[in-house]
Amino acid sequence: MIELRHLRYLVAVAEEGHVTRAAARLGIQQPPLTRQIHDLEAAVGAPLFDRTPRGVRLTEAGEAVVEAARTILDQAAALPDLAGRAARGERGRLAVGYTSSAAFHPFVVREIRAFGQAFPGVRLVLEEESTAELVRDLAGGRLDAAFLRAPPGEAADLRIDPLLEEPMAAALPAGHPLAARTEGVALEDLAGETFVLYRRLAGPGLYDAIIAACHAAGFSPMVGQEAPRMPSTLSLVAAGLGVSLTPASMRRLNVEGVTLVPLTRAHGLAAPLLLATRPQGSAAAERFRGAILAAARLET
Amino acid sequence: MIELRHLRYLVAVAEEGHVTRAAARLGIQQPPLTRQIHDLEAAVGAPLFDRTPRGVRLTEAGEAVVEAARTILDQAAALPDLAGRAARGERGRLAVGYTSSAAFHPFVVREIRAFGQAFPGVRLVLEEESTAELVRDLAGGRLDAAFLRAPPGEAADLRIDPLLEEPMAAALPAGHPLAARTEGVALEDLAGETFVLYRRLAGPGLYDAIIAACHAAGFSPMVGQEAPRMPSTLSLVAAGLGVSLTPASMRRLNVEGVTLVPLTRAHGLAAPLLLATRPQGSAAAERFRGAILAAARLET
DNA sequence: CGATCCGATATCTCGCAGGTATGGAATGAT
DNA sequence: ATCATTCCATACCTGCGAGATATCGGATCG
Repeated sequence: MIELRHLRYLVAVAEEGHVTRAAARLGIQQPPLTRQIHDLEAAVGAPLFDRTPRGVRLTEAGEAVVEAARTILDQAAALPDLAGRAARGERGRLAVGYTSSAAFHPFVVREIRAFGQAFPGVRLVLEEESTAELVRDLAGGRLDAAFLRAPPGEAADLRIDPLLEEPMAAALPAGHPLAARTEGVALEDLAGETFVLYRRLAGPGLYDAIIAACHAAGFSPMVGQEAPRMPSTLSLVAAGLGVSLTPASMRRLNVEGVTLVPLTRAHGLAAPLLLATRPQGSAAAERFRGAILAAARLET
Repeated sequence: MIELRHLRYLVAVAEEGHVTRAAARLGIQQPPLTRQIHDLEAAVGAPLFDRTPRGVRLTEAGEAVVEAARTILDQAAALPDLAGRAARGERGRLAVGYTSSAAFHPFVVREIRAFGQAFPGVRLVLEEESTAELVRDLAGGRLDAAFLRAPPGEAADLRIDPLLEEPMAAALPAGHPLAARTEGVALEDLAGETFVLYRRLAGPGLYDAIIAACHAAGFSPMVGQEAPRMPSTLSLVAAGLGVSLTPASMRRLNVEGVTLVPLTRAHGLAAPLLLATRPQGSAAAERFRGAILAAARLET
């Protein structure tokens, strides 16, 4: 059976051109080295050296085998490093999901990109899904981490780390009287409006937080249409079906016919950005979580 | 020190998911296998398996290492085949030279190409040189084989194998009275002409053969210009400096202003095609020689 | 709670890598 | 020629470590 020892010896003899000298370099004696070379030649079924009076010289078969042996030895020598990097999560596969509204937050896109550049060995797979789908895929192991806007119910035991609290903005149709108030509107100012909201689905989310904040502001909001995804609420606002409250970063969407105005006096209403991960996730996932949490701490 | 044994055992355990079952498959007992796996984990510096009550499962580091181990083992397993093919001359490097006139012989180009396709593992290096350079490079080991037109002197001990005897043709300037004789001209018809000939250099070549044939035809040729390379003689013919005698395959050159007419009654004059190789050349060279000689035998 | 399964640990042994001694072929100096 | 030198090959011995045997220990399950 061929062993790496044979290949190491072969390379040494090939480089020295002398069995005796190679043996000295390897820290062994010449006879055992001769025997190992013979064993290797028997194993590959062809002589690898021409014996000359002044040493040995590779045959053509020897040339070919030495070349292959070098790459094999290099790969074997790289195994500890490979294992170390895999164990430290610096390589592997990492599936990250996010809700449509998180996709517009500059923090999310910037940090995902930064992680990908810092660890090129990690193959990033990105997925935009609804909150419910994200939670399901995390539990099912199809995702390693997900950016959410609101904590799902106590569903599958996921780690939820709050990252940032983002101010909210009022989304108003272009012609709305309050749309000119670029310095901001108070939540109370929207008391008489019809609200278009992101559909409630998995657990208490932004929906409930908005209702609660309105109550705190002293009115009960009239809810009209509900939209399945955050960006579609803005389309409904543009269509004049009401006003909405969205995270301020949704400004990036730049929907025609919709003006986003900062929400002053929000009565505690803010859009949280959360990271959900599985407990004892993959090493890459742990490393990702660490990087994201650190970046979030820097951000505030 | 990591050995292939460790990798073989690792792959077996990874595939079985059981140390005990893998040991049975490997034909050894479980405790030594456990120890080898531990040794490997120590060598790579990371645990490769998670031990569960029902067996073992690869860690992420284990996944990465197993993948690398598989390719290493495959490469090692391919060594005997690799050595065998290298020894049989089915891979390696083969430098083939040819004189400019041989380059126009369809046999040469066809057989070189056929050899390259039959043995893709052999890297072919082609070189067009003068006969003297070819002989020198063969002797110096820079060439493995060369197609020549005439045997060099008893120079370096090269093996010379005659391949084909090609008829000669008379190269006449376009306006020459004999140029219209498409059925051929006899050597005697050229008795009064001035001859443009390929320069004599290394040993007796085509030059001497032509002189001898003319004498056999009953005249002594008047030699005007001499050219260093076969194709340039045709240029001199086109320039009206005389007529010439060339191998019939030079028709492929299609030089403007030159007509090649078959040489009837050549008095034994013919253009030989020879293969020169070094005795005890590389395995690839031997294989090449064998293929060329076989092809030449089929040809006649 | 015993039965069972499976990896870990402890100890022994024997095969083989490696050591020692010497042979033998080719080259070169005298 | 002959002897010295240089290297690889061969013969035989030794000691380390891969592998065998026996047993332990923890987890799961009827």
